[in-house]
Amino acid sequence: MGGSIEEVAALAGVSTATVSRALRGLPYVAESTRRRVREAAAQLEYVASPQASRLASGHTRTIGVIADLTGWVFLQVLRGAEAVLREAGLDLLLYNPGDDSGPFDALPLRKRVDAVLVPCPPLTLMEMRSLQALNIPGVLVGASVPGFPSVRVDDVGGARTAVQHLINLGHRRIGLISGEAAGDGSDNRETALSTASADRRRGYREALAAAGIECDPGLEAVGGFTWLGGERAMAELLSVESPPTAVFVADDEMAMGALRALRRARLRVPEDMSVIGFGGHDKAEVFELTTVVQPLARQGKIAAELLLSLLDAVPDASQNLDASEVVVLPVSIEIRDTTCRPASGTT
Amino acid sequence: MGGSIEEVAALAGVSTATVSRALRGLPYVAESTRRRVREAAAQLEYVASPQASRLASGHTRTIGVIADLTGWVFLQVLRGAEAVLREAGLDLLLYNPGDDSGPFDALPLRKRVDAVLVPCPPLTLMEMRSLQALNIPGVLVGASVPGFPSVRVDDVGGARTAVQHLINLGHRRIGLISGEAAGDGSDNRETALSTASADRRRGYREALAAAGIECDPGLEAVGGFTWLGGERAMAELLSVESPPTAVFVADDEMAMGALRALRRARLRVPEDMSVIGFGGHDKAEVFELTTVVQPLARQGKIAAELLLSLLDAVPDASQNLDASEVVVLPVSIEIRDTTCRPASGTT
DNA sequence: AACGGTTTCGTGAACGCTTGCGCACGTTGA
DNA sequence: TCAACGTGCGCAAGCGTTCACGAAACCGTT
Repeated sequence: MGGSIEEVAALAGVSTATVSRALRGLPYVAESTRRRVREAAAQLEYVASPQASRLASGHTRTIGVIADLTGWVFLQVLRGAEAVLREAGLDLLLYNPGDDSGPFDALPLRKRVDAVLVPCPPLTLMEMRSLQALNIPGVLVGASVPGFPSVRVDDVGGARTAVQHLINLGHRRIGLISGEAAGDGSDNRETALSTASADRRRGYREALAAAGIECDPGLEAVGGFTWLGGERAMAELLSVESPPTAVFVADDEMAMGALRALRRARLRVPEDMSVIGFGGHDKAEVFELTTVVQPLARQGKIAAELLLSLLDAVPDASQNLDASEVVVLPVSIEIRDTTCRPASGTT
Repeated sequence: MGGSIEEVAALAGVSTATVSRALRGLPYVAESTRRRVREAAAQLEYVASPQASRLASGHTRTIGVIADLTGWVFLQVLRGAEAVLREAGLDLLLYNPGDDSGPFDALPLRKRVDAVLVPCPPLTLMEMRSLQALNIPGVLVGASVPGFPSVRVDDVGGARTAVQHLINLGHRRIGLISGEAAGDGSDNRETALSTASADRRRGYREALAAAGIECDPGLEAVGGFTWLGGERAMAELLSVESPPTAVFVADDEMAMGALRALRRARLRVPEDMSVIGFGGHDKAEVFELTTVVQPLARQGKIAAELLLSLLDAVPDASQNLDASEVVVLPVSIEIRDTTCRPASGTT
């Protein structure tokens, strides 16, 4: 069962070298020979042993996906990437740094993958550095680290248009529920390196500033990118002396929590409170959530294509594809039913 | 960089064979030698080339995960499995039969994985057969096919208790939103082989029967396991001459859609309509959805352990672990705020 | 002091591919 | 007619492990 290359060679009446060349589409093989080899291979249901060819050739034809298996975003990105990588005949090896304690040992990656794809980086900057030290090409999705090519969306711009939308509706007191607290940027060692949280906050502030609205720190809460956190943050925002009439929630998942908090507080959405999310979560529509949608699968696709070109690149030769290439995709706003003009006049 | 076994051997002053034995924890190597080898390996940051050892040993130490990358359930199962498989030092290779058209070519699996894990089988029975023909051990999650060990939950029992809960509350007219239409079972070739839909329907009917309630075909709708389908199905149920006072929705995702339909119809939940779901979706709580929760990650974990024991098993020797072992896990019901007694008296 | 049994380790042959090199053909142009 | 060249193919040396085998060293007995 599953004959080796020698059997195919025998059946086709050629050497194993020719079989190898013929099957891989290399040049210098007569078309007639190639056909014979193909037929022999098909007849024997021959599949080359990946281990053997990897050992012989030196490439693994495998790309590692380093991702936190929780999380919905990652899956979307992966789907986009999977299609193009499989098309290219590459295998996808899964790594989940999440559960193991300890600082993610990058060593096992070596000799195992040709490159890595890191969606929604679950790693700390430090871990990225050790990854980089391995000299494995890799591309990031959803964050940018110097030294790595990456693809992400325009978080700042997206946040800005989201808030702008609220402003256009007539809101003046606009709250923010962000992912992480505004870091001081000092602790590279520990913080995850996604800039999404900071960027979206920046977009929020920029939009306010552009509209001449002073930003009120009391209107900013942190939700940790979970719906539970979003719920708490919303509750927090409701408890201030003069609550906002609208909130920009930096993540759809948190927005769902926010909606829950509002429902529990017996507030109507959008009449009493407008809510706009960010992320393009596929459940957003269930909530009628107005949101900023980011093309997740497309990011994965582009990242995969970047990866492919990295692999083709002559190692250690500077290419037209710079190692620090950063693709920034635009986002679009999807208006549904959680946003409307404020009830009374502006504050 | 990343020396080969020979360098380690040289540094430790032993042969490569000894290095191999020492590093893999095989017996018949002196403790002092083992230590020396370990140190040498650590010093050189040596990692064995998986390709080479796979080629030499004949096992890939890799298990393939065949899954449709859409879908949330799969991810949960995968998380459970990932932990134990990585613990055992196995690699996870991802296969997504979804996007490629064509009937899922199982051939590339051969020589590539030692076993496969198939959560929420995205394959048709026919494809499972061709998989089986490859003689690759595999375990299923969420469905049972003769010839494969599998782990799943007690769908029938879960559905029964769900409906029983509604009955206990006093409901008599209880609707059903199921995943797929009741098949006639004739078309093995095309249908996905998850029995979840049929089993949950059966549980529903059994519960009704046990309570002496005649089941009304007009109260059963199909939602295709998507929230959109669930919404449509709910709308359908609302439009019958005498709508139910409660529905059992065979999947949380569909239940979310059902809730949306009810909201749009300006019906209050649970006052006007009780809704109970199935699945234990992590967003269920956001909706306050009463639901039957299944231990997804645990299923993955158990499946992985099953896989491990399959791998240890002497090939072609009948083990105490029968190839047709089926683990059925119990489910629990999580009561939240989408169920209550019917508004008026029973119909 | 010789002996069976165990432990410890090295030797060399796989494992199934890829690839550099070289030989044997046509073709072509001078 | 002959060199020069491009094409098509086989030979054999790897790639970095694992694994039978067998040899040596060591144990306690007789």
